[in-house]
Amino acid sequence: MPELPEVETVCRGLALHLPGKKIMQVILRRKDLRLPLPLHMEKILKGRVVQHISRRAKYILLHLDGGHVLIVHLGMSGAMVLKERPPETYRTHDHVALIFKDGTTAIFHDPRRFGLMLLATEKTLPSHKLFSHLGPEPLDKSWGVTQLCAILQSSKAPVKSVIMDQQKLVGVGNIYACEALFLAGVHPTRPANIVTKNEATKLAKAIKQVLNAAIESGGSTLRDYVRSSGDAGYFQHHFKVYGRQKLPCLICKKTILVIRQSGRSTFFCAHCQK
DNA sequence: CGGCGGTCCTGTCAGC
DNA sequence: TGCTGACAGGACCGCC
Repeated sequence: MPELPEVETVCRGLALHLPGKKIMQVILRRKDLRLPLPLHMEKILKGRVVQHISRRAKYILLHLDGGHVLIVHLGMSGAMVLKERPPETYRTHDHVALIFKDGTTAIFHDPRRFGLMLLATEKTLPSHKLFSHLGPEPLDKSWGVTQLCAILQSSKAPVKSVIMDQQKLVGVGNIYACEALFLAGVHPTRPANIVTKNEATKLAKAIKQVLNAAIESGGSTLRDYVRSSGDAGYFQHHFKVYGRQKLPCLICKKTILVIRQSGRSTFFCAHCQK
């Protein structure tokens, strides 16, 4: 899926076009996403005006008038693409379309249906089941080495699993976990609680750096991720370890390895990461 | 309780 | 060419 940078890129695209626009029509082509679409979603959304767009973790939030919030998660394969006009025909896996008064159409497309769309209100959002357990945002000014040290010390799990744990720290998925650990020179299988202060300092910096760089590049496009414009992101060209198994490390030239950790592929350089 | 593995679903690609 | 199995950016749930 889209990790934090991809979701942030989508939000920025939506924020450019949707605020102030009124939803005139809601097309539900398929309701069984990861969770079923809310009952009466159509009725609640129709006539609402988009106030602003925000992001929390990997969730896109469309803030509507009347205090309603449309929550969108892209899962592994989801996209929110904007069109200037409603399309003549929809593609397979275009599950929901929001048609605005000026014709602008936002299409939620998600082949694997791991994504979701839910409704909440500004009041209920913080205590919403999906949101109440989320950890801090790594790009917040208030997040840094102190916060990272605290979560690392509290767990013996592999450091990679810990930085991917959305309860401890949001937004870091498989790609950016691999990349950040490489940048910091930390071996992904190290028990989190034996990572030193010095290494944690590098890792906190690496996490911010790689997420910010990816946002700058419009995210990473591997298979089906696209920005709201429909364009691909470019950060995949900057990967230093992700997907580079058997290729030489860009720093030391030794071979990049791939292992499985909790069912996910981990790419790393055994020489540069200790 | 923490941590891991299985699971949801479809598409794609490598290998036979 | 065609089939089969493995794997893919996430995250919930249940089991140990």
